[in-house]
This record gives sequence, structure tokens and C-alpha cells, in this order.
Amino acid sequence: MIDLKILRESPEIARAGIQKKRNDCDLDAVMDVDAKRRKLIVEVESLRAEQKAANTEMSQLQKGSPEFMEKVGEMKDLSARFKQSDAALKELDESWNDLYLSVPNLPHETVPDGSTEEDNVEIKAWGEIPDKEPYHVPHYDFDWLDQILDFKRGTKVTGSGFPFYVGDGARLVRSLVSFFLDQAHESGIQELGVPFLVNGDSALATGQLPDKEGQMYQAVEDGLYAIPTAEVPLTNFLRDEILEEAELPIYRCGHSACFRREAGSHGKDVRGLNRVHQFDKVEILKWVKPETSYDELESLRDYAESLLQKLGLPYRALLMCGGDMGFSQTKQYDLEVWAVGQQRWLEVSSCSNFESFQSRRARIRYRDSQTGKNEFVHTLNGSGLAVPRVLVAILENGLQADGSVKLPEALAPYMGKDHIARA
RNA sequence: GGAGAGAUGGCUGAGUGGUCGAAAGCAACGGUUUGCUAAAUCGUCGUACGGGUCACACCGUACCGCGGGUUCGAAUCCCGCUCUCUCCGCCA
Repeated sequence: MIDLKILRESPEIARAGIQKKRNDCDLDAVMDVDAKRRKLIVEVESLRAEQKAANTEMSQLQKGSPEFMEKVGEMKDLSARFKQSDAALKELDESWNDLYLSVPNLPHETVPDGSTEEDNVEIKAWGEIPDKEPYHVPHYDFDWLDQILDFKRGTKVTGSGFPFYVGDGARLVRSLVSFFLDQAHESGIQELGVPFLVNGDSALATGQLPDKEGQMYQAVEDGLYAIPTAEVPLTNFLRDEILEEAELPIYRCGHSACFRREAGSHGKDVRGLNRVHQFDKVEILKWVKPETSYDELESLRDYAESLLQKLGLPYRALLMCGGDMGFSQTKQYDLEVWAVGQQRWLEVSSCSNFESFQSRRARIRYRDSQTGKNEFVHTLNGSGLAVPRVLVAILENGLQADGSVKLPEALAPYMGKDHIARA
């Protein structure tokens, strides 16, 4: 949720931001219901005040006396009016809530204007793009693919998009997860093992609900959602808490399987490991003081980049334009790695600042030591990193003329070898 | 899964259908005093929303696990749910 003050006091700023995001929420309806709601609150509360005053008065009277009974009669009427207004307010509150939740976060001033991925701005490129040799092919065309991946049996057991990783494939996944977690540990980021299922309150706080409900797998019987990213349990780790200013910034990381229905996505980019319904990812989360959040975003991106550098994978960093960034973000960088076999960029990390959008929903605050007031923290998160596409880049970029795959040196301690030989 | 007990402010813990935002104690914060490093004493000490203000002040309302209900009036009575603890069962 964005700050209501912005809506009330400078709606033109909100309007411009919403336009920049190419979002079509109805701001006039929001403002209209807000005004009506506030008027009704005054009405309900003054009726209630009257009722309470009478209550105090009645407590002094002899119970059952004529004066008392007369008062009861008067108050019955008031009570009826109160109940009517209160019911009207509750109804209005519901539509107010729906509308308020439909307002996206406003993009930062440094976010470029634009509506599609074409308008994202490349701010950095690292590593050398290798020339495509004849033996370079997409990973899904490796003739020994079934040595490390089994899509067919995954489809049998669960459905498409749920591959089995086999032998060295499975070990590579585990190695990458371990490498990412160890790197975070070395950077002083505490690791959390997170629940893979969360309740509705948590999904609402991070913004998956209400608008992205269709993207999550659900355990309907229990009212739980399979997490699409560890961001959800991580952010909610501190939900409903008031922190001390001295505790900030707080950094945490966590590995999880991520479950995404990917409803409505078809076509070429779903081949192989490019887009699957379940994948492993290590997520980094930051809770910080507002004045530091944009610096923290830069260092978060630097950290994610350092992982790709250590793996020796060429990548580019994009600053997302207003129309291509998420609903809840104020500023977002994506890291894309080059996959030489497919001759395309694959997104492996997204680093974002949410300012107080999530913390307002999740009620995560800190006590300002100067004013003594409770303020919302700013939250940020970034992938560090998503496993399957990194795996794709390792496979495709590392493919040698003899069909073997040369592994990044950083993974040698985890894999116990420097290449995967074709059997 | 079965049986029982419970859920009150940062913590412990009282609470009669009405004067209860809620006793008391602890912790915390501010002052005073003695002094020596621990006491004594006075005061302050929840959050959110709405009104109000340049901003404070101030006023109102809500919140005693959550959601309903009864009532002129609910922390208190009734119903449903959630969670915690104990015992039993089952099970990595």
C-alpha cells in the first residue's frame, strides 16, 4: 500500500506515478470512497460517543427505576441508528480496502519511462560474450541431456515444468544452492530456512494477493499457498513487529523451492529449463531505514552481480522501465545472463526496492530514536540467484567441442571436479 | 486425530454486564536525593484510525487471540474459528 497522505494531499503525483507504471487503477474511485468513508466514520463515532456518555449516566441510576427505564427506551433508538451506520461503514470499508489494494507503488524518479522490455535501460555489461561455435547448441538440444535432466519422467510424475535433475544435474543444483548460501554467509548475511507454504496474511503482505492469486499453487483445504519465492516467508519473518532503530539494517537470506503456475505463458521461452513450475532460488532480504534504501539497492545489485562474476558468466544489468516493473516495486534492476547456445539473455536475478509498500501491509516498523515515533522500514529483496537459468548458462557457455561441459572454477569444491564428461 | 487447560498492555498478572484503556508488580524512560554502583523517591510510560493544528497540544473512536451474536450497554454472557500448553494415539 502506498501512503494515503500522498493520495489525499498530492493526487497528481500519484496519478503521474500510476501512469508511468502503465497501471489502470481508478484513482478517482479510490478518492471518492475515501471521502465518503471518512465522513461516515465521523458519523458512526459521534453516535458511539453519545451511546457511551449515556452508558456512564445510566450506571449512576438505580437499575429498573422509572428514569432508568426511560433512558433504556431512548437508547434503544440510538442503538438502532448506530447499528445501521456501522453496518454501512463496514460495507464501505470493504470496497475501500479492495480499491486501496489496487493502487500500485509509485516508481522512483530515476526509473525510466516506457511500457515494454524494449524500454529497459542497460546500465552495465560484464564479461565477454563468446562467439557461437557450431557445437554450441541450446541445452535442451544436448544429445546427452538425459544424463543430467529427465523431463519426461517429471511430466509423468507431476506434470510439465517439473523436471527431475539426474546425477551431475542434481549435484549441480545442490552445488549452486550451496555456493550461493555460502557466499551470502561470507558477506555476513544470516541464513534462514523458510517454510515453503504460507498463509493468506503473508501472501497479502508481500503483494501476491489479491492480484496474483492465479500464479500460486494452493493447498485449499488448509488455506495455504506454495511460495513463488522465498521473498514471501522472508519478508513476513518480521511481520507485525516494531524494531529498534539500532537493529537496522537487517539482512537475511534463504533458499527455497519456488512454485509458479506461470498461467498463460507459452511458446519458445518455456523450453528446457528456461521456465519451469518449480525451481530453486536463494533470496536476499533487507529491512532498512528509509534514507538508506536506495544505497542498499545498489549494494544488493552489486552483491548479485558478484555471484555471476565469480561464476564467470557474462551478464548485463537492466534498470527496469515503469511499465515493465512490478506492482509493488519503486525501482527494480534485473540481471540477465548470456546463454550462447540459445543466443539470448536469461533473467537470473531481480533486485528491488519496495520502500514502505510491503512494510505498510505487513506492519513492519522501527522506533525512530530521535522522535520516538514508529516509522515503516523500507524492504528490499533480490535473487542471489535463481538456479535453473544459471545452470542453463553454465551448460551452454561451458559446452566444449568434444561435448563435455567445463564447469566454473568456483563450483569445483562443490562438484569435486571441473567438468562434466559426456558418458 | 482424541481428551483437557488456556489466550488481558514490553513482561508477570488482577478483573463484579455499566464509572475499564483496563488494578498491581517488573522492566524502560525522565527528574530529585543519598551516595557509591546499589538503593530511595516523584513522575512518564500501548497501538491504530478519524477530527484538529504550520507543527504540537488537544478531542473522539476502536482494540483485552480472531470473527459473529445477545444487550440500552460486553474484556466479562453465547456460538464458531485460530493458536499455545499437557496427556493419549500416529508418524519422518
